[in-house]
Amino acid sequence: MPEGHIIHRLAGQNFRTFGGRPVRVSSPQGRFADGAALIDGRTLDEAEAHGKHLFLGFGDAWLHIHLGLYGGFTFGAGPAPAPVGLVRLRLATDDAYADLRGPTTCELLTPAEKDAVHLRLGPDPLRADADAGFAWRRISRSSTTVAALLMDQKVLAGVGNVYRAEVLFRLGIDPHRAGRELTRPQWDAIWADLVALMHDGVGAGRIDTVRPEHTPEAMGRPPRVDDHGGEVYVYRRTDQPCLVCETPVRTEEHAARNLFWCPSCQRR
DNA sequence: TCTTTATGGCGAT
DNA sequence: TCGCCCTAAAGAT
Repeated sequence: MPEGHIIHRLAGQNFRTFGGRPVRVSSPQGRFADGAALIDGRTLDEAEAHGKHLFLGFGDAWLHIHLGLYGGFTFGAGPAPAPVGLVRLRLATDDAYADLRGPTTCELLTPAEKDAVHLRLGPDPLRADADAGFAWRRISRSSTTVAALLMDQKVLAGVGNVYRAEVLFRLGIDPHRAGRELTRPQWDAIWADLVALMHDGVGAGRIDTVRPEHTPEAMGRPPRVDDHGGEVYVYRRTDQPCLVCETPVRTEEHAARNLFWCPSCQRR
């Protein structure tokens, strides 16, 4: 379930649950046993997200977590129960615990190594220190498609397949257009929309992009059912009618990821 | 009880 | 561009 909004939400959840207190750190599955032992019992004093990367600060050691495609956290109250499934990392106090399963990265970094991660990431619409101009300079010079550029974490950090599809729909931009074919006002609108949508996503814990006038209720349609839970225009709506113009939503594989768009609403 | 799928990203070719 | 890594749940058989 992880695009950037989820990671920022997790930074907050972890800090609210464990911040300022000594935390028992373990790896029931064993694959992170050595790292867990190094920080076991230390106090969590910072939690931060940059794009899809989560950083939990334990003194001079940073726990760096990336959920990949299907990693996830489970939080619970009370003493931690026997682990279910492959729990790579468990954080626990006497009254709360968090289990991490399936991450692509779970490692300890020095401050310098953490800095290096930040340096290879583009601006994150959810961070106050984000420099949108950095992304624009890359995009406006590129012959790569806008679809691929928005997913490139070196260009822009935190946007995933859902936000990419949805923001391009909302602004009527054909995903196949080259970055250099975008206008500055279009880029400014993309950035502004991402900032707003992703902040909403942090609060809601899901991705909702459909404007009030196009919700199923407003359109007299049956409510949409999808695993990811949010209300969206095109993501995973292949062959279903566009919520605005009724044209069937199209999909194709694009740079090894599924791309969704409305061929009528999104023009070059 | 299989096979497939997923909101990601890396390194090799 | 391909193969591969991580895990669980849903879908097919």
